Amino acid sequence: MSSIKKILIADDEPDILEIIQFNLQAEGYEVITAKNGDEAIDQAKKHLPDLIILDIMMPGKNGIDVCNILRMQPSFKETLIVFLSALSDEGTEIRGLETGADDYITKPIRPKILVSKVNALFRRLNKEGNDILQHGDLKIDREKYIINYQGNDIILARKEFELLALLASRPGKVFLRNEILNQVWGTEVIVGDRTIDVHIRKIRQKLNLDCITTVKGVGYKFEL
Amino acid sequence: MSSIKKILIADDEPDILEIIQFNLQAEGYEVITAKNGDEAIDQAKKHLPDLIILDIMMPGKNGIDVCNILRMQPSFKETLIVFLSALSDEGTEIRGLETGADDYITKPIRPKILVSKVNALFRRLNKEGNDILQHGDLKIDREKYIINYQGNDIILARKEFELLALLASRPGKVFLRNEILNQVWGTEVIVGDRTIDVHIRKIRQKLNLDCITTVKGVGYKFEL
DNA sequence: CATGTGGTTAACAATTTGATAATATTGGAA
DNA sequence: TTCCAATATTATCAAATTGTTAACCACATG
Repeated sequence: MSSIKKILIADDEPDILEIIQFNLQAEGYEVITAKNGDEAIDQAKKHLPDLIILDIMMPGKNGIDVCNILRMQPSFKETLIVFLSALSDEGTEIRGLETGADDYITKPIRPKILVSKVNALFRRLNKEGNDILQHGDLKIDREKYIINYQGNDIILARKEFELLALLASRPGKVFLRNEILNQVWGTEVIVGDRTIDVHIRKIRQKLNLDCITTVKGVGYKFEL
Repeated sequence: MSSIKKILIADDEPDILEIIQFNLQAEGYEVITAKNGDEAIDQAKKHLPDLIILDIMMPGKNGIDVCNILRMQPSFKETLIVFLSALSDEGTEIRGLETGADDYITKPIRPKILVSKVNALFRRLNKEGNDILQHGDLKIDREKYIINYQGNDIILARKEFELLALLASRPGKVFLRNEILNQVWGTEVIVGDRTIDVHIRKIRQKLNLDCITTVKGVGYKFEL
């Protein structure tokens, strides 16, 4: 699950957009840009970024509006959101943070620091997903791509592994088919309906262990 | 779940210590203070705070040292750490963040903003928290798509689950048949009159619990 | 170049769900 | 109480969803 992180930047000043984009890309992030609030919302829905950097002062919908709109949708409940603004206006800043943003960066932008903050945010977020997941007799080593069940190593193909690792990252949680597609296949790729099922089947077969439950009409979940 | 959060503040300036302490306590946090790096480490080990705010410039061990030392110990791998400094020295700031801090706040301190940032950090941390509706012995876990009554899991089909979750989202409120149709079936779909009744029946049957009351001529409500 | 693996899809089987029709029952107005 | 409309119940069936298998293609590997 340490795929390349996607970052959406929204700012109406092309210069700033470019500076930030350049620095984050240099750090290995995938960057999407938007010139205003509406574009930001569209791009967010399209690409499902991991982090959204929003300028507060933008024509049309401002950053706080965008944040409010996105936060209302389930897909963006967990997304990192950071505000960006020249205003050292305290009220605005606080309103931004109460809106549900994760940080607030003031202009002028110091690129190195921005990059560091972004890194820090992702570092914190990834604290949840340790490299080795263990549940009962089942060990999932995300680093070595190895499954071990009751002492025996089981080799899964990459997609199978990623799918299992995703489900096991939150035992009990039902992952919607859409969530699975976005996380394992990405938002670009489009695959047929039965693809997920086939992979699930292969995992079940190879593990020979009843740990993936189907929730019909909803998705799949990992348990015990 | 939402126990009181402990925050450790380390700064060699008593005034600052007091200002921050006052504001965070006013927000409902439990605050521990330390006057220098060594004291910070002692207090951290003793109280295991949820968040540590470290001034960078302190006599003896500075903030970054403290952070490094703490981060080496497993107990503090997950602890939130925030730096605090008058330095607008970029290098220091970056080093701080790379050390494994979660944020960096520059002096002069604006108390309201500090409080907001602290809230934002905890909010993010608590995102793991599931959305579970609980009333008496009945738990409705939207994430796991599971109903639990008196310790036993009960499996409902999707429509049944959504219907129950809707009713239970506002106990006591009577939902009109129209409201239910709009929320559970959507405005597009048109289904016959008796469909709702049938689902209600199935829920009552599976739960074996008298929690849905019929209000003749009006709708249904969830109670107890 | 033959072989194997991984990933996807098509085709069909198996299963579950959800809607409806038909019928019984209930609550409350007249 | 009587009667009627609203609701409960039950069985049934069509549609939606998932399971399974085999076939196919791309690609790497020896």
